[in-house]
Amino acid sequence: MDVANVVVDVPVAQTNRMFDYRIPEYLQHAVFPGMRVIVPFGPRKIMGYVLEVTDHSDIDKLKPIESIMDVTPVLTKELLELGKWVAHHTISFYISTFQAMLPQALKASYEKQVQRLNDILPEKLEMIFAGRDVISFQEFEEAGVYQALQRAVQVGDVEIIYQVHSKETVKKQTYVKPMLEPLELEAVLADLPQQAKKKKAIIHFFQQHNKPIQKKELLEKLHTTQSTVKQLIDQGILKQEMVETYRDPYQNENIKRTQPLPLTSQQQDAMNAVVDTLDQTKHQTFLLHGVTGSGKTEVYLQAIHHCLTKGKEAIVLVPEIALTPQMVNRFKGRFGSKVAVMHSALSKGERFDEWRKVQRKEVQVVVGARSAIFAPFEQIGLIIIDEEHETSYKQEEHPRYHARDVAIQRAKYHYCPVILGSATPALESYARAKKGVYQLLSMPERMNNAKMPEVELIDMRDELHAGNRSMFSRQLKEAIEERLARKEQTVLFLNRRGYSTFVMCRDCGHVMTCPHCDIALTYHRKNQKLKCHYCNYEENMPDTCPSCESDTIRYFGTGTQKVEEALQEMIPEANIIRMDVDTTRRKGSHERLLRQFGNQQADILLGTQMIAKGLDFPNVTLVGVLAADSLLNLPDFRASEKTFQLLTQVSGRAGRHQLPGEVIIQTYTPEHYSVELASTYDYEAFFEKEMLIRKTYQYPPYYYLTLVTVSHPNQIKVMEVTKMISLLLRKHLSDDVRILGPTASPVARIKDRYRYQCMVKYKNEPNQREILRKILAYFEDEMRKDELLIQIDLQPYQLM
DNA sequence: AGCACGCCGACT
DNA sequence: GTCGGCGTGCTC
Repeated sequence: MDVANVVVDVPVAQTNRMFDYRIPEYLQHAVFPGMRVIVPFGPRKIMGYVLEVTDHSDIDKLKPIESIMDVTPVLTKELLELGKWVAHHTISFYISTFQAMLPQALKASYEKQVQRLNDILPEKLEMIFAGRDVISFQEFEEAGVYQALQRAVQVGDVEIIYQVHSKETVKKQTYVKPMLEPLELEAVLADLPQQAKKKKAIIHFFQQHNKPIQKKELLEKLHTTQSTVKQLIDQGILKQEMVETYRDPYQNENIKRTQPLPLTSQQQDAMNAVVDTLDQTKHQTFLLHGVTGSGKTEVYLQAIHHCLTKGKEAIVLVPEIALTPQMVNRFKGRFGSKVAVMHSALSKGERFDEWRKVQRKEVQVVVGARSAIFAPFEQIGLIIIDEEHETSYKQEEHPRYHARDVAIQRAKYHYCPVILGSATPALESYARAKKGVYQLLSMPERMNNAKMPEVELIDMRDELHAGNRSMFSRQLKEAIEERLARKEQTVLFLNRRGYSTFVMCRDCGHVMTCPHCDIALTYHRKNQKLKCHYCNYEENMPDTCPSCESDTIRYFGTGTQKVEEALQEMIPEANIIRMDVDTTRRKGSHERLLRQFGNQQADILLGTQMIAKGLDFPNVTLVGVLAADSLLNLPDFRASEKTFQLLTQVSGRAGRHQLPGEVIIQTYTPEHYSVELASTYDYEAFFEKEMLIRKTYQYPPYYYLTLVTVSHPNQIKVMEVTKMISLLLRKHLSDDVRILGPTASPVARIKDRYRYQCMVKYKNEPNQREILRKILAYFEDEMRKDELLIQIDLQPYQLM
């Protein structure tokens, strides 16, 4: 067993396979599948993952593994298999997939250096080395002595070496502990001169607590300094040691422990179904369709509890945006230190530490965003995906996986249940539940006998006719004022997606667009600049129209900032908290703003998507949606579904406790079925209606989609390649497929690259991936040399 | 990807 | 003659 099959860290098609390496004598029985190793690859050294250890290879001369980067594998056998599966299903490289399954900190970084081999070097080189033995290659590049270097390498004066590092670091803290027994300490105490007050205090302390304490803590407790402690260490009375610790982002929070709540009968029914499956150790996917406020989370918590009592582990996925402290606390409150939390707001080091807790089996529950589905548990008993309809479960870069698919794949391996929870399930999921692929669990009632809040639709066209040109309808204004008078709170929701503050000339209609992308520039009020959201291009707000030189150039659209100002002007006495990307950028500000609102330091919470989910404030009795239809005009076949889901979610923020809630939705299209049916909370009717439309227009869940996007700086080239791809697809796929395109992408140019796409609609094309792979291979040379980019997204969510 | 190798035109 | 430009092909 001295051969290792390794996937190397070179993400291109040519190297997307295993390379064999010899395991040197000294590493025998130390190399295992799932470990990172450093291997020679051509003239350099790179990182790779060991997939298998075998005893033979078809290759004659194997190079040996240079060294191992891990003592224990970072990927389990299951995760290695899963990685291969994901790579295959998303048409990605193995290496990219394995990287995506692990925390960023485990990625390798590379450094190229020049090492001196001779005491005397040519003068030119000696100057650069300046007495050092090893220097970075970059310094030579900057000095521009390439030839001299090459000669030196040939002569053997210097050598080019390749360093591979892992970025992970382990945080260590300094601890201090006594070296002597309590009795001996007593003797030391007696010997100390009277004025050594601090030393005495320290020794006294250790007589009482005969165990290590963090140095920082000791210093603070006894109001003393480093030097005093150091003297005691030097005298051999105390000892200093470094102890590995976790970076714990929640360490300063006092989370109250909670107990299981009594379940309603519908909760109990859902629980039982899951628990039965769990007890039988079999796989089943459940779709938990529960209205907002029906207590889905309590079902999760108790199902997890049951899972833990069976000695198994649980993964809970939550959309990134809903991973608020409120949410985290519910899990930490119930399961305490058994929980690890993984999301993007953590630093790299924090995320690595949370991952390590899982790897070391120090926790049994992971709560996290999409990538937490790859948590390295080995005894999974339950996987939960909350708000399963959320689009953030689909990764929009390679590997373009959907966490739901990965979850089900893992659950099949572990013979365990998956719960997909939502008040507004994705059409795909609900259709599967109806077909019996998933088991449907319904919770149509709210807890505490709370009623769903009344929803009033306001036709903003009527407002305009009545002479109200503001962004607030008369009804909404009145309702807000009522809440102020009653000391109740309001949540105002502005959907900014599909709505931006663009700049247009009122005279000639000229719209300011990005010179590098086919998209309107967005006006940023705080620095008076126009910015491109795709390439970060920036320019000053012009005084006159660049096209007709009229000075009537203005910005249009509604930003949260603008809404806040208008709102403040309309109701000067209101205290408003605004939550958007700008006000929550700083770490912890998200949390602070919510706490302020929860403590009733404000009357109105105004925000974007980030306030649509998971918020639960008893005093909120009014929810206002400023523009319900802003999503509807997007070129996206899911626009209606997204609108329905969003309106339902937002409405669910009101009246969750004793006080009854009210929802006011402002819209220009009150007759649209997604708006209308959201106002009556009729998911079933919406589902039926939308399914009919999907069937007619041949969209999911009736058809699967594949989106191929081609981009290149030359428009002709893009069109040609896309045309060719669509012809190839048409030729090699079955006659049942529909191929749309080539067409220009919705954003036809980004960063000076033209974008064309074609879309495949199909029901069953087992050969499709193989054909796509061949098409990619065909264009591979051009993709490498000629700036051509072909992206393939199976079951895309983002059609842009 | 990143590197060597090799072939060609433009120079000290 | 030699330097360096880029196209080609390989990496266990």
